[in-house]
Amino acid sequence: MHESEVDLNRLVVFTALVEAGSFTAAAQRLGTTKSRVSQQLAALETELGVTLVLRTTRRMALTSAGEQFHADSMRLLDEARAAIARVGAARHRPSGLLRVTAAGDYGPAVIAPALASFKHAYPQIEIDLVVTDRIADPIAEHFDLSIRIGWLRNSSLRAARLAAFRQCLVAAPAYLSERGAPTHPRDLAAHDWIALSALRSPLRWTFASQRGTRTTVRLHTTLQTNSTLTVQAFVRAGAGLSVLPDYLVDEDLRTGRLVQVLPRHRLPDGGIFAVYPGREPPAKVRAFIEHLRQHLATPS
Amino acid sequence: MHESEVDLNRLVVFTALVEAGSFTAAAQRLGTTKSRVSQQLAALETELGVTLVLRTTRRMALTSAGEQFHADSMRLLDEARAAIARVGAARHRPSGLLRVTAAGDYGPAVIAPALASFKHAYPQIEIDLVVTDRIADPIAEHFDLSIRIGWLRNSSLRAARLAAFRQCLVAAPAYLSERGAPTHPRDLAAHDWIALSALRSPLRWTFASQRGTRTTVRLHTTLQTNSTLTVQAFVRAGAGLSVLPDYLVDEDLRTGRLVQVLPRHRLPDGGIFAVYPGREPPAKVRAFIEHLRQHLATPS
DNA sequence: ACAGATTGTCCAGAAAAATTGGACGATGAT
DNA sequence: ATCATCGTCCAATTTTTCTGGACAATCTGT
Repeated sequence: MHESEVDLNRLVVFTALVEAGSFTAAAQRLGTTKSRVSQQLAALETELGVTLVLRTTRRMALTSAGEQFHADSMRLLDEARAAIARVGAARHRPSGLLRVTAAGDYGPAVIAPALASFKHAYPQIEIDLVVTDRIADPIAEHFDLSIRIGWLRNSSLRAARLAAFRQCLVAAPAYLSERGAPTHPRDLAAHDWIALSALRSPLRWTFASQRGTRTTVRLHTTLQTNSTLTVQAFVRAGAGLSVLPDYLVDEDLRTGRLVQVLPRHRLPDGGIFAVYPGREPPAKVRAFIEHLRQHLATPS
Repeated sequence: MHESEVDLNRLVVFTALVEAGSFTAAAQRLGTTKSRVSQQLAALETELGVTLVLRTTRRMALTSAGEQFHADSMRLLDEARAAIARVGAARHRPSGLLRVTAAGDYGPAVIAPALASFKHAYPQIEIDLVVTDRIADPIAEHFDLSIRIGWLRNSSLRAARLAAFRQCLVAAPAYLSERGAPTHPRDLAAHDWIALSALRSPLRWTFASQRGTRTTVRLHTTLQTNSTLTVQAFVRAGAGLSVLPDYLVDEDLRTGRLVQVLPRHRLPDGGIFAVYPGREPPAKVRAFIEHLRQHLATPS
């Protein structure tokens, strides 16, 4: 003890002593020595400045102060145990509010359905999904989980890798029939490129051939936007070529609304990460990360 | 910590941290180092198995578990402080029930009036005076105070000496005029002695002359009783001589109902003690002892 | 973008506290 | 009276806590 206060841990010994009725019995019940019981009680009495227990070697009785303090101690310890149990429950049973943030494209497309089935599995959980392209500070804004796409920058936050995504060079069939399909990355420079300004370098792309040969091309843009969904809308409308993640274009490719360009070349895969603060996230976070993993692993 | 429980003292640091808003500020407020705050919190989180505070070097925020636990901690500490204050009040302010035991003669004659004026000075105190000649175990029977007359035997109880009393050899005037007044202790053997069987040796008395010469006499008894008041009744009735304490005979001597015998010889003084259990008695006990001292010092 | 200041954490040594086990005096049962 | 049992005390040991500085991460002001 640094402060001149009362050491609350001694209440455990005090109540055990009162209930056991003797120092020896209390020691046995606590699995310790009668020395300790005696000294703990003596220290408590000194700290309180009051005698709690009158004792001879043969008999013991509470003073009236002791009587009162025993009742208070019992109540206090019960409440402490209840508070500890309450807080410990969050460790095992997912509950409470789960605040998630995700980017404007990925949130509605992927996180929303995953959250819907998560809510179905854990009905007592409340969910708040904030869709924003701004990279929020999870601590300042109380986010339990932040879903991030691409490549993480270093930070004190922890991250779990959920899945990878492919980057697909796509165009509308109408565009290709009008402008012709490129057959090599270097052909791209002649095409209309739709740029996503949110990227670090929206106009530099490095393609890898099946043999592993890398080609870096610089594109010139006619259409630029900060929104991935808008890129998609432009591409669908035949305004040009661009790169879009698989989770956005899978359906368009299946239905033929979009066509993959240069299918024999690949772009580097990106990661999908769940970023969370703290070293041991609460059960609700762990459960949702696990749920997301399975959701992403299952082909829709 | 021996038991695998939570160290409740850490709650003080935790609540200070939450209120201060940062580790550095909390350390300052507690008059300690940020190291300690950090380690105490880390230990608390480990013990609880839950993260309470999310922190970067620049910002901190409570988790929902932390939010809840903080509310609980505040309430808990408030209640603990209240309980400590309540119990500490007994140290300074006399209150509650004062249980006193005293012997059958001294209780009514001296303690009762003293308690009456004590009650007047501290009206909120409740009083229970048990008059009995049995030497009670104050712990087993919850006596705060036991007034004992004479000479104490060794015990684990504490004792405060309140006053001394003289032992007076007395007789009724009628007895003396019938049997003659003794002029020296050795004359006593020829007289009728009224014995108090409660004494250790009711028939051996050692007198001291004014010059300091001691004379021990053995008496033979015709009347014996275990009650001092009965001794007094016998003496008043002229049944013989006996020794009685000053507090019983003072009035009789003043009114002439009894007469002091061998006034130039003295018997050893006895003590009047307040015996109480515990090393630091509560305020009510200390206050009454002080009150009794003054009461006894003031000639009635 | 870059230095400077500030934050929380970590670490090892130092300090403080708790614990242990046995001796002791007091107490009650036989 | 003798014996067993009780709570306390004491010193040595063990455990825990605290301290102070180094460190990386982060924000601020330029």
